Amino acid sequence: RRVVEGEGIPRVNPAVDLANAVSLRFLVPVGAHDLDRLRGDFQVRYSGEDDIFTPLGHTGAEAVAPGEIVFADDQAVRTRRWIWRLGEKGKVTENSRAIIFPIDGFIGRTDAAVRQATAELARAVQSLLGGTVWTGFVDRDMPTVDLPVPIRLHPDPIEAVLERGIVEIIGREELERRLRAGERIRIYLGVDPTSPVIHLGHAVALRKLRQLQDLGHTIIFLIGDFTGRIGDPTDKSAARVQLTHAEVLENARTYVAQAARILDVWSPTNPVEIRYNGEWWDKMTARDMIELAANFTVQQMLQRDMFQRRIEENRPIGLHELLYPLLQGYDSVALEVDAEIGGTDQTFNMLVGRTLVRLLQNREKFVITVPLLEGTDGRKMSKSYQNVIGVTDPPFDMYGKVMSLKDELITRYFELLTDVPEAEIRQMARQMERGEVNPMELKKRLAFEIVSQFHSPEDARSAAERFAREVQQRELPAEIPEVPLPRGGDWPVADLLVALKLATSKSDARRLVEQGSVSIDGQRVTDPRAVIPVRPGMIIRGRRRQFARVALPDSVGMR
RNA sequence: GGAGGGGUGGGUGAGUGGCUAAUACCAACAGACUGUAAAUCUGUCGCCUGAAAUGGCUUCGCAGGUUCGAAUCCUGCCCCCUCCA
Repeated sequence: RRVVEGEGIPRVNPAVDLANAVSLRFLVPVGAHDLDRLRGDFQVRYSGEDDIFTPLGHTGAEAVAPGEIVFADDQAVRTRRWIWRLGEKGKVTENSRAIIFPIDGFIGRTDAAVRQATAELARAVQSLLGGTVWTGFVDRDMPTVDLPVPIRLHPDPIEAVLERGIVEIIGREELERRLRAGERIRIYLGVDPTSPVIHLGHAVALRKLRQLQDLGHTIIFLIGDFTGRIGDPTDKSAARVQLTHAEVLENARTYVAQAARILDVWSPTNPVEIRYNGEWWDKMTARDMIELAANFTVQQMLQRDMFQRRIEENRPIGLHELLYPLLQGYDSVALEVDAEIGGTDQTFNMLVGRTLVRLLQNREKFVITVPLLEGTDGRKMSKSYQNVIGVTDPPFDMYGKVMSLKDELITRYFELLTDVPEAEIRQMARQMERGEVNPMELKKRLAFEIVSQFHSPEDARSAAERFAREVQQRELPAEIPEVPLPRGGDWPVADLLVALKLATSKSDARRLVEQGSVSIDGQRVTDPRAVIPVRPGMIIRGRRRQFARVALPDSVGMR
């Protein structure tokens, strides 16, 4: 189009120029994508509901209408409207080393041109750029082609930091430039101590921080003891109940220890800075707050999509909630950081911080967003769904919870929570798709990797063994807690279960018996009226995997 | 200041005089099955009794009242929300 309109084509870099030249000569569209920055397979498909796209030269993603023909990798759409609208993510630069040039056409119309263009481009890349070339051809009858593309198992560490498990980096180019220049940056993660556990969802960002820490950057772990008392409105249908300072501090107490499972908190050379935002907020006056608030308009704050939703649904927005992004944003100023990392749900708050840093300190703050990890059942990880895996969960629990993961989440967990190379993860996905592997086996590996990371490989091994034995083979657990009874003799089952704390009430106990869950020394008890002659050492099962061994006081000495 | 809406079991949320210990969904629990603590199916899901149909007690913001009988009606109180100004 530009050529027809006489604008000529801009020179970009040798690879792109070459693609453009070939495109013009054969009158077929030719694209170019940086393979090292793609995730998974490169494919042509129709767009779906959830697709997003970041146009070339933009930083923000836009939604893609479903049903468009797009090029995409496993993560996001790379080009829209065939290849006419190029994406930012996989764009080719002078640094690109592995490039895929998609050339498209219509069978019977331009397929000959496509083949000619392919040959010409291959020749040019080889002779002019000195590259190695593989070509492939796909159409309806041959929908996939495997190219022997060499995959770099260990891309350079900076790229790994900036690519794997990242949704978006605002200010990416500048950040990358600074990192490559060897600058040491200050980056923080803020957590609100509204719950006593740090879970695998937090771990995604923490792992990213750990990578940066290992590269020598300064990591700040910010505990929002002040903001936690106010309550982030994020994605809460109703305004969150405010916690008392005591509750918040109680939760915060163990946070550092929990974060230490991932970060090298007390590193002798590069320790993590632990901060509390009460440090500055407790000292702020009403005047300070109002001056700060004057930097934004109500309309700007209401931009937040969650507020929009509440307005639409006629649900309340607390004034304090409106102010919340400001509080969180100011943390960036107080900490004098270069960057912040957080889940996508924090994007708005982090951007407010970016604005404040620019306004008050005239610097650029980079914002890195990471995906929100789903809980074991595929829904948002949240206490109320009981689908949370805590970083300090005991090895066996952690292992078991990972095993209860929905199959679709396996690769995502591998990607975000392990160091298993992406090529391998891709292969797993392919194997599962083709039914070549039982997802359970992959999950075992995942569980092993995760437990190893948060505990130790030894713990992981014993958890794996125990899981196979107790859960899969349904054998008795190795350790059964001994529960003392006040007396021996005959006990009605229901009373016995309650006394052993295997049931919460007699009704509960009766139910368990009726439902066939209760057994004594391996003998199932089905009659809720049964009377049990109790002997010490008896093993009673209340509910699945919940056992008690009877102990009696010596004086009673039953036999 | 004005008008209106609402507080129900772990959560969401129905129920406006007896059929309601209270629909439904989620969560939870058990069983079957399985590839796992997945999925699916079935059952359970206030407490105490009874072999069982059943019975008793406690529960629908709080406190009183009306009634043979109240989550449902009345009075007072507490709390929450929306809209208009």
